[in-house]
Parts: sequence; structure tokens; C-alpha cells
Amino acid sequence: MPVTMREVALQAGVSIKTVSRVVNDQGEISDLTRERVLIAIDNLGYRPSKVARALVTRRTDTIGLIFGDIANPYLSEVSLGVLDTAANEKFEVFICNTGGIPESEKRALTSLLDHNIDGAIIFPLYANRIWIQEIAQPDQPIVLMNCDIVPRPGLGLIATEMRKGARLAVDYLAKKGHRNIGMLAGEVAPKNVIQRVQGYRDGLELNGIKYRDELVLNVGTVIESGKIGTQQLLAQHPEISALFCYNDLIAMGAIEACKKLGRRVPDDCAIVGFDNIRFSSLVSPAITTVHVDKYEIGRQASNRLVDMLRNPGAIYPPIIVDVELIIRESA
Amino acid sequence: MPVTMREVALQAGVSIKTVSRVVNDQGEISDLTRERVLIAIDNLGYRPSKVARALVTRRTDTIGLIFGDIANPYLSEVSLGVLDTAANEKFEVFICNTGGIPESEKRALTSLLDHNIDGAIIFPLYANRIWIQEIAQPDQPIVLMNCDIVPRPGLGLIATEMRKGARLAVDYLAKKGHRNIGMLAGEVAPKNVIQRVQGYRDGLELNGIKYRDELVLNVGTVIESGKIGTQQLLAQHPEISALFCYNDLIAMGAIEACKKLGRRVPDDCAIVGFDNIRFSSLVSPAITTVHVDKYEIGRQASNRLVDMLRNPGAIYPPIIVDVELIIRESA
DNA sequence: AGCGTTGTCGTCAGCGATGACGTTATCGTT
DNA sequence: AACGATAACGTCATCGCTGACGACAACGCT
Repeated sequence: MPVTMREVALQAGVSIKTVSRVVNDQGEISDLTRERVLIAIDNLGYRPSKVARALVTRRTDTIGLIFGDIANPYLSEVSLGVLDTAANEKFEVFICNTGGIPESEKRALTSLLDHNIDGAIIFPLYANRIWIQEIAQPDQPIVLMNCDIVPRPGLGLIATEMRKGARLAVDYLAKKGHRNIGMLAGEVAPKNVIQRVQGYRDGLELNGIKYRDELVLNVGTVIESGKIGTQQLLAQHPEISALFCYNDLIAMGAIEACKKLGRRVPDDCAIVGFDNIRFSSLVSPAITTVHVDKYEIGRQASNRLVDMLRNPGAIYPPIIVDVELIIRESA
Repeated sequence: MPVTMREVALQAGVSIKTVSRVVNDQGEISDLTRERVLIAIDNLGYRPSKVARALVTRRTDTIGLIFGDIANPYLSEVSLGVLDTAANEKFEVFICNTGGIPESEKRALTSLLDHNIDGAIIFPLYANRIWIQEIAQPDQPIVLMNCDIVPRPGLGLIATEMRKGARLAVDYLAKKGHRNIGMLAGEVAPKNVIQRVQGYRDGLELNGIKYRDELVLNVGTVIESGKIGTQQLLAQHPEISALFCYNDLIAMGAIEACKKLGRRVPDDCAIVGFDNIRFSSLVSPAITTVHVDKYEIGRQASNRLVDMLRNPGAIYPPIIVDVELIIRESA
């Protein structure tokens, strides 16, 4: 049903190949012929099929972006960085949301790749090198964010100083006199969670506080998880006077829970978040948190991917983005 | 470089067509042959090329979702509804972000369609029937959200009672005694803005208040726009005692601005938002707003698109989603 | 024995485009 | 006048896969 090159060629009275040349601006074409073809294209409303083209060129000028939760403002901001940069470089971006399901993370990459996208940026929850290599061809570069996989050709890395950030936060709480510091830690498996827990331990150790496993609770990563997690943790360990949260959403949930429990924040329970999403300065109390330059992470990831696309085979060192503690009202 | 059917066929000692039959589970195949093919597929790590398949079948089991701002929680929640429902129906979803650029809205749909996606859901800012028909073939169904285009085969509609919502909000403010009610109204052109302005006028009229054009300010749709818009509007019209905002993000900006200007909310300036995003109950003061069931909108849109896909040529009536005023602290 | 049926495959063309290479006319050069 | 270079096209095979159709053996039935 769609208009094909054949029809354009017919109407313009030239060969299909000539139409292709005009469309792709390649080879030598006389002005007259070009004009005729252009008119035919316009008349018929012809649009080249990217699918057919992709079949032979193996390029689509489209990249994929895969992450776990579109409703997470942290990821939105990262995405903004990716999108702006990609648009500048004339790449289309297709976004896939995995909903945090490991299975789905794999499916998303597969699907994108099977659609012949040129490369992908993944904010992995469960991705590991093994299955990425299984799915992606060496000439399909992948950039991983917040992940400690060793770089190799076709694999790019953008990491955040998450461990340091967690240490800064916990150290701050400890210096304020808190000795019983709980942590609401997101899921169990993902590397970014593990790193933040590591930083939490670093912070405790730095202040001579013994790490207690039972003060770390793995909940989800959304507001509700923070709410439920806080209720649970404070019920089991009322001695907790401060909470370090995996992210600001959890911190918001924690604040809600404290309000409900009659615990004043920060006096009865100090709360520190992570990411510094836009909303964390607006809630009450404003959240003390670890700032991450999310847009920059996206920008770097996108740039790196484009570099890899233009420069196949090259191997790039990881990019590491720094963090900073922002003190507000909640701790 | 990727493994093709040919290689699988070679290794299994059968024809390409037979491999195709196994992969697609069609036709009669003996168990023995199927087994051999399956083993070859597994050995070689073969994955069918969706591109090649799409070229001939014109189906990819993938739909597109197009909207303006991935960082807008309203859209995230709608997306969640779309994604869950589509996943249930075994459709992959590719999301495109237009950044609110009219040009880009067109490009996104074109790109998706040229990749042979089966259909698309658009949260249009500038889309109109003309160019949608120009771009989409009749057999590529499109569902439009919050848009007043007349339904026709291939075009589905999900609308929200936006005008009513705005009326409810403004009526509430007027009944509280406010006579100088300003509006921060997002962009100029989009239909959803126009409808909310209409509702704003309805609300005024209902209470015998004259509409004044200069009290309506077109700003952007993000927090910063609300901040700037409020400063500007209150500077020019200090008599304003209440602000109706196009969405909750703007309302948040308005609250920030009021704090900065030393205006107490709601005493010195009442503020009502729209959408009831999750964060609006968390900020301080909690935002009085018009509740919209965002997830449901996404769910309905996705369902409708799937229906249209399975039922080509049918014509569906628009779905209209109701709204509700939620009273909190800001007004 | 002859014939239709059914189960299992294979052949061939074509989806819409592009890359590699071939062809033709024209022109300048020695 | 003969020849190579160049501009401006055209031909053909191919990308990986599927639909339409055909082939052939085994089987049952009259």
C-alpha cells in the first residue's frame, strides 16, 4: 500500500536506482533528472522504507534506550540528556521500559536489535556482559550506565561515584551523632544497589559503627516502597534515628511514613536520599540528598555511543561522574 | 554477520522454508525435522530478523508511543498504563519523546512508521488529522489522547473531561470568594490547553466574573515555567488572589515563587493545579488539584489500539475519562 | 490396480531498497 | 582520427524472510 521507489521511478521516467541516488544524495545526477524525480516524489508522497534500507545497509540512524522505570524522575532526567545529544547528532531514539523485570530487560534489547537499531544505551538492572554479548553483535555498540563491567570493544561505560555518595551521606549522619542508621536499599541484585550499600558500610566504618545486617532492608525503588519499608524497619528497630535511602523516591515514602507514625523529621528520624531529583527540594521537609548530575550522565552516554558508532572497534575507558552531598532540611 | 536462516537450514539439512515453518510454528512438520531444526537454531544462536520479516509481512508486533516530555510525571503514569496493557497483549512498545517541538512530533511518527511498527499512540501537542493521514497509512491505526479530532477508521480517541475539570477548579476558587483569578496556561496552541482555558472561562462565567485576557499567561509546562510565570503575573497584577494552573508542575513552580515573594499559600494566594500527579500531595502546601486517572487513560488507549489492530476498518467512538476535584492545602 | 487424501517437505518470486559494476554519450587531447 | 576520462545513468544480485504453489511418498479405499 505505501508508495515505493518503483512507482516514483515510473512516474519520473527513470530507473529505480536513479531515484535511490536522488533520495540519498549520492552519485552524479543532472539537475533536470533530479528535478523530475523530486517532483514525482512529492506528487506521490513517497517516503523511503527504513526497513528495506536497513535490510541492506544495516544502519537505521536509530539508537535504543533501555531502563527500568519511566516514572522514576532520575531516569527521566538521564533520558533528557540522552535525547538532546542524540538529536543533535541526528539520531532517532527509541525508548524501552522494562518495568524492572529481568526477563524484559533482555527482551527489550533483543527487540531493539532485531529492529536493526545501530546501538543502545542501557541502564541495567540485571544485564551482565555474558548476555549482552550473546544478544549484541560486536558491531552493535552498547553503552552501560552505572555498571562495573570491564570495558571492551563494543561496550562503553558511564559510572557514578555511588559508593562515595553513600559514604558521604552516612558519614554526615554519623557526624551528627546518629549511631543507629538504617538503610532502605531498593532491590537486592542490581550493582547500583550493592555499591550504595558498600558506601553505607564505608560510612559506618569511618565512624567506628558496627554494620548490622538487619538494619538494611531491601524494598522496591518507588515512593510506596519507602513508605512500607520505613514502617517495617522502624517497627522492628525503634532505636533507629536516621535512615539512608537508596533514592529520593524512597526518602519521600520514608517521610510520609514518619508523618504517619508521628515521628518528626529530622528530629525524631533524620532522612537522607540519593539522586537529588527535582522534587526533593519541594517536599516538606526538603530532602537532604546526594546530588548526581543526571543530565550529564545521559549526555555522556549518548556521546560515547555516537563515538563508538563512528569509530568501530575502538576501546574506551569508563567515564566516571562525581557526586556531592546537598544538605537541606530532612537531615 | 548475524546468523541467518540459510545457515540454520544448512546445518539442519533442510530447506530455508522449513526453518521458517519451525520458527513460526506453522504448517506440518515432522517431530524429527522440527527437533533437528531447533537444535541447529540453538547451536548457532539464531534469531529471526524482524526487519526482514517486517518487509514481507508488514507486521512487527510493536507499537509506538509518542509524547512531549518524558520528565512530566503525568505522561509517565499514562505510559505505565500503556506499557502494562501492551505487554499483556504481547506487543513491544517503542517510546519517542518529542521535546514539545512540533517538527519533532511529525518526525517521531514518521520514523516509527518507517520502522514498520503496527500502530501508534500519540499524546499530541500539535498533531492534526491532516498530517496524521499524510503520514500514516489507513492500515496503521493511531490512537490520539486528549484531542478533539473526529473519529474515523484508523483513528482512535481517548479524551479527558478537561474543560469540566478546569471549570470545577475555578468554580471552587470563586465560591471561596476569589474574584481575581489568574491562570498559568502552558503553551498557546495545543488543544488541551485551549480546553482548560475554556473551562476556566466557564468557571468564571458561572460565578459572574468577567474574563480578563491579561490574567491568562501562556508559559511552558514545567516547574520553572510556573515559577517565572507567577512572578510575572503577580508583578503585573498584584490584585490576583488565586491562581489556576494548567498542571501540577506549574503549580509547584507557583508555590516556589510565592514563597520567594513572601506570599503565603493559600492565604495570600490560593493555588490549584491539574492532573494530580503523585508528588502534588507531598509538596508543601499539598496541592489542591483536579484528579485524572492517568494510568486508566493509558490502559484504554492501549486497549483501543490493540482492538483496532485486530479489527481493521472498524470505527470506534471516543472514550471519555472523567475527572474529580481533590481539595488539599493550597486552596 | 487406480485414485484421492494427507502429511512433509521444496521451489520460486518478491517485499523495498542499495552496492558493485556496466553502459552510453560527450568531450578534450595528442 | 583514435583514445581515455568523465558525467549520467541503467542492470543485476542481494539483504533475510515469507506466501503461494508444487512435488512426492505413504496410505486408505473402492
